[in-house]
Amino acid sequence: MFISYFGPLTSFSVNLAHTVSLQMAATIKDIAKRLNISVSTVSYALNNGPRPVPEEIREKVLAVARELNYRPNRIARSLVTRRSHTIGVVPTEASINLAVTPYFQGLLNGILNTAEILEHDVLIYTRYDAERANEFVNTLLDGRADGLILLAPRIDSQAMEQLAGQIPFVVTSDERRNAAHFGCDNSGGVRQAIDYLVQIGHRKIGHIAGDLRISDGQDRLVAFRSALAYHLLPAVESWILEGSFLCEGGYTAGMKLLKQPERPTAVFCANDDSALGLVRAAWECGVRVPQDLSIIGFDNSPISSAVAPAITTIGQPLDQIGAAAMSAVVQYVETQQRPESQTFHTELLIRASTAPI
Amino acid sequence: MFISYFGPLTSFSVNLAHTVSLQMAATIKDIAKRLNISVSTVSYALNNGPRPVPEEIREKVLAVARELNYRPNRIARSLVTRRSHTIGVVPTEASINLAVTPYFQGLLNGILNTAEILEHDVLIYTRYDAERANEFVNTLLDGRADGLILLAPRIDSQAMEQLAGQIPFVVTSDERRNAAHFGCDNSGGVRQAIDYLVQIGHRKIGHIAGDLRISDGQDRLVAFRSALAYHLLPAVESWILEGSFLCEGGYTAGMKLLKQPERPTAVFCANDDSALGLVRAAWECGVRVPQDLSIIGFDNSPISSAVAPAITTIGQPLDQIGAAAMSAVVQYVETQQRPESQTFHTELLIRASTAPI
DNA sequence: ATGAAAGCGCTAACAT
DNA sequence: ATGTTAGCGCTTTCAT
Repeated sequence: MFISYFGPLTSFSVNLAHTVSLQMAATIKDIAKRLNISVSTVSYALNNGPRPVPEEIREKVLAVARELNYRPNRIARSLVTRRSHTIGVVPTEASINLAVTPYFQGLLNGILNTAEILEHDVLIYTRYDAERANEFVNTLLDGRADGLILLAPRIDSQAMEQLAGQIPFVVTSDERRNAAHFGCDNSGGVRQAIDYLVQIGHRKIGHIAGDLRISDGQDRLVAFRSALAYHLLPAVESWILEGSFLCEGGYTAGMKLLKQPERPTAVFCANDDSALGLVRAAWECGVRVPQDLSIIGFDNSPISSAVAPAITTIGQPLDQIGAAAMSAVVQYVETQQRPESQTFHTELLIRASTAPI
Repeated sequence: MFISYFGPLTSFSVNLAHTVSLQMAATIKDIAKRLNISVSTVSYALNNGPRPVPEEIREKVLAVARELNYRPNRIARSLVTRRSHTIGVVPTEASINLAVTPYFQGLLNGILNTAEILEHDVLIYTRYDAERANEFVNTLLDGRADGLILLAPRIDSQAMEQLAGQIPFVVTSDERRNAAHFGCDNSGGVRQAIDYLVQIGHRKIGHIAGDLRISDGQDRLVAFRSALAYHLLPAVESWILEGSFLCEGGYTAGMKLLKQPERPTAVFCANDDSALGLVRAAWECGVRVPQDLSIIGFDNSPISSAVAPAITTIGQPLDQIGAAAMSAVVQYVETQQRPESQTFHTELLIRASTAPI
């Protein structure tokens, strides 16, 4: 169907079935011309201030705007005001399949919920390339976002030094940075896990770590060792394996772990996806969960409570963390005051993947 | 251990140590001044064209840019070029907790993967307000995005008529629109489900529909009726209930369904989350799945294969659909040619929630 | 080859 | 009260 358009200015319709002609959009200049008033009056009328405009004129402006199908160009406005009402979200790295990880999903959910309340939109950056880090930083500073949320940046990332002083930003998880950070109490959470395992009789405890280039991976590993030490338990190095925070990593590490002559009776996994992978490895090795092996995860991802056996886990409130990070960065943009960091409590959720020995 | 928690960010300590002064960013003008050349030369040097610049000068420009910590302002560039290299993603409505729905997650994953390859970023719009639809359309047209992907728009949404001819866009799921659409073959998928149920002996089949304001909800309901008719089976109206595509909706509808004196032996749910809700309702009513009730879902969400019993479902390749939509809209932006719609095949995945009667 | 200048659409300071 | 105009930082045409 051909929709004819009687808009302002040049409308060029080369209408070959599916060839779409984008119309020249009306601007405040067009409105001003039409009413024989100045652009500033139009601007003030449209924005309802800060300069007062007689109601009569204002109404006329609105009417003509409507008639001309006027749409304010926020790009032009941003160039002047230096505000885009957009917050950028920067994933760890442009990991493929980012959006299927529970960590990202949980944070993004909180971020979006809060963005809506705060009347902001959310720009998700892709294209991270460690070899062209400077270009990536350029992208982050190109004016599209007023502030940034860096999701669990890699420990070796230099981006933040370059970002410092250039744009308000906060980070999730990583508390090593000289920036406001939002995450859970990793060491407290890991202690909850190990305390529980010890309490139900486990003495031989292994760990499938996360990606150790990310602070959560490091922190949980360090906390794991501390927790064992606290209970005067030895850390058996062959029972401590690096995973990837992904199911595959948990599976691969799990196969290595379970093929050893002597096995732990319980394994703390750096997150639930790793735990899922370990469950699969256990299944393939004929190791029963939880009778032969207790498994505990981290995150309380939706799937952790759905699987059979349901995974005992350390819950962290990802959506609250995302929401807090979003509120904070918007505050930061508006006040230019760096917000306080926030650390959230974890909770032990005992389910079916762990049992007394 | 002491866990610090600083509550919601209502108040700010004015901590001078944390007061950040954003530096005035360098512009091409600064570079030009410094080298006593014109801004156009700087621009051409930086962009490596289209006008040739002697290598010697180019290097000087790059050196000064580096020295001044120059960051190109894409907002300014966009104002001229009318390209932001950003694609907007428009959720059905600014549903709270959007990011936890498998449909959104699956599509977004494909969208982000493809955005990275195509060197675009993704802007997620929030703030949909049906009562201020015009303002919302303004936002979509404010210049930040070159093109839009509308995720399963509500049937009654007027936004697309307003968007037509103003910006390249594609939609997911909804094939009623005068726009390129990307989705799965709903009627084929539903037929697979019903054919299978009939094949294993079911004759009394109910349906928990999705949100009927969304095309997938409508289409699957219509397809359900057709499929029953094809098999000369009656559609029992009290066994057809509206859900919401959410677990809660499936649960609520399920409770209503299961409390009826006569029950179906099998239920086709509009998506997996609904099916999950129905499973819970069945559990609470003492109805065994699949012995007393067969349940089949739609989507093949990650959780559908993880739960016990694993949900038999009709799989649709959400990430492929998202990827296709992303490719298409970028192509649309670049060529101004409306891309072709694509409909993806579904697949029947037989799992543990269905059994022969 | 390279500089000057005209915008892109808007806001807001400056004039009247 | 309202109009004029100078930018915001950039691209690109037009002049030289």
